[in-house]
Amino acid sequence: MPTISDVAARAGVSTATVSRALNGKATVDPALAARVQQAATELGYQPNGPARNLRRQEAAVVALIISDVENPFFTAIARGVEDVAHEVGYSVVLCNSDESAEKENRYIDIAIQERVAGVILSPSGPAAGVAKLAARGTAYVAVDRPLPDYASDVVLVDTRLAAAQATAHLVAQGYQRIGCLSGPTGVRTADDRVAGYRDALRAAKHRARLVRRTEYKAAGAHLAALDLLSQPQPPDALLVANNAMAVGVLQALQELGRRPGRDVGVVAFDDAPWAELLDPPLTVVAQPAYEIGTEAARLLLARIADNTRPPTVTTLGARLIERASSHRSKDRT
Amino acid sequence: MPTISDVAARAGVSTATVSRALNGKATVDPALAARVQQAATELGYQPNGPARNLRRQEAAVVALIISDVENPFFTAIARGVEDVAHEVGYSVVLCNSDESAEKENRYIDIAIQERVAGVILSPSGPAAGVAKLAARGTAYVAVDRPLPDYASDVVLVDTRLAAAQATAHLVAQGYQRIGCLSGPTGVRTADDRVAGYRDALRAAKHRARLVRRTEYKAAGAHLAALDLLSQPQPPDALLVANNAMAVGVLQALQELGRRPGRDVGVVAFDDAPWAELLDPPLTVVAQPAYEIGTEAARLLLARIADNTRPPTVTTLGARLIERASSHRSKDRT
DNA sequence: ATGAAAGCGCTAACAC
DNA sequence: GTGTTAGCGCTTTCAT
Repeated sequence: MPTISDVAARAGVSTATVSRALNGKATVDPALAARVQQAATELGYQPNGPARNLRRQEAAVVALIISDVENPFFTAIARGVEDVAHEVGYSVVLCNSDESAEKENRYIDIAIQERVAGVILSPSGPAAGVAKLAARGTAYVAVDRPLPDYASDVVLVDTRLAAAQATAHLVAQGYQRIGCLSGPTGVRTADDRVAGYRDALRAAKHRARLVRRTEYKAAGAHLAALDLLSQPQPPDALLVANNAMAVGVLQALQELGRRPGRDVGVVAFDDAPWAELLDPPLTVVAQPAYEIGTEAARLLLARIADNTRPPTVTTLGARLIERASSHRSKDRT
Repeated sequence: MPTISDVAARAGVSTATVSRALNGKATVDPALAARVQQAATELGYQPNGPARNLRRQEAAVVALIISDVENPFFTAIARGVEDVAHEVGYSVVLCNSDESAEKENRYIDIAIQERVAGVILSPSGPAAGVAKLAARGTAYVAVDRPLPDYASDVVLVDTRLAAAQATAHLVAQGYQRIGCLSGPTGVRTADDRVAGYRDALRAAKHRARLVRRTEYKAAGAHLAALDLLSQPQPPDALLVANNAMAVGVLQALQELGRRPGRDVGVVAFDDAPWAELLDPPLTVVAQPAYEIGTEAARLLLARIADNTRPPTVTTLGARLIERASSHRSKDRT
């Protein structure tokens, strides 16, 4: 494996000049720079990253710790982060915390050890590891959920409002007993979606409060939906707090022979390519995932450049996409 | 940020002893080891990764370069890789090449620069960058697609056979004009799926060969399906080569008012949670993605340990899951 | 069993 | 504009 000295020898210059030339410093003679470039190419020289990072005390890498790689919402965020980071020469490493605080902490430790320039994370719970980042002055930005105990840059969706609007939509469609299936208590987005749901029912003077909380997974939502729908007075519509849960709910409906829209109105968070393919197509609350990623990356870069700037909270809006699964009247014959 | 010297000073020992103690070498006095541990904890010491990697000439990291983070097939592979790698103390960094040879090469360069222990990749095309890995003796394993010009460990699915079985299933259901929508020419999995399709039609003495090739994306498949279905003699069944394409095809069917199963039989590669929710549910060829990941990781670890072992080709089977989208007779009334 | 010291490859003062 | 050189923090001989 050739080193910078090999390149220097070959080009007949010092290692310092090689370093300067390869890093595009303006202070080097164009002729020499060209000779260096050529020598490097001929040798197939690849700079030694660890050596460079050791010397610079920082790697041009940002870590992105998300709670579920298999959730399209988070992968869309990842693409947004990548696109912005790559533009300015940073690499992105994706880490999957799997909604486990332990894995999350482990990845934070690794990020610190590798001296990454910054961390973007969707915190699963208290995120104790963040204290270490703060203590070391490593830049970090939270996405999707705020960090309970730390003032930090954070990019959120106004999910309470979005939930309220979705619920109001169900009310407007004439559904009478609207239920809500949301994620774990304590997870901010899950709590907010329930709060928005209640806001809308209160405003509409509806009495029923049919809430079930489970993991943000299909399996839990499936059971909870079966439970809710087999009550003496079952809901005639459901607000479902994420995409994975929607799968579980729709399965339950299928098993019970209830048709979305006509029998039970359904609105779910997060749009997906398959939502339109269902019969009837699924009404969703589309979150601007890609934009969350780009915005988070921009905030992170700003904080890497200047860690003294005051923390910012960016709140993006969501968009209700009405499809037939929540169109009670139309689908009634 | 405390260094190993700070820990050494605090524990009253040399840096060598700290290093040995923290790396669990047997040759240190238990009492000293405990003192070192405590000093490290008190200081919140985190080893400097770049320094360690520089010294060791290798990082305990494997890079996983996949062609589409948003494709559930690849994220399932990622989970498999992670689970095996973490067991033995390796970290996994996920890189998204986006089916672009250029990004793939860029990530390979980064992997080399960072001196990762090994690389797992799903090659997009010729994968010129792999030559550099080979030249440097960095371990690598291909998944899903073989590397055309390099003998290497590779984990594949017998996708030609799977395509043939899926096509034979459509034949058995009584479909007469079976079409095929596959990925780009030159991408091995896409070619194999077409080959398997032809195998089955030949065996069944069918004459029609209705093949369209597009990107492995919904948009391309959508157009191709519209084209195919508006031919004078349109197909009465379709074999679709991946999940994303299936979305495009089903959209096209919807727009044309053709119902899967009854009007046009459909089988698609890759199972997805939503496949059962469609009406009718989608028949799929389920690939063992998670197992591809675990197997690839195991092969990579073996090769990191011993780069002289002969290259292995591991071929896993796929499983046809019959649902109503390919049940012509049953769905006919 | 422990310590002293060399050196991994690079960058950035500093000197010229 | 270019070269010399120190040193980033760690692991690992080599002594003892």
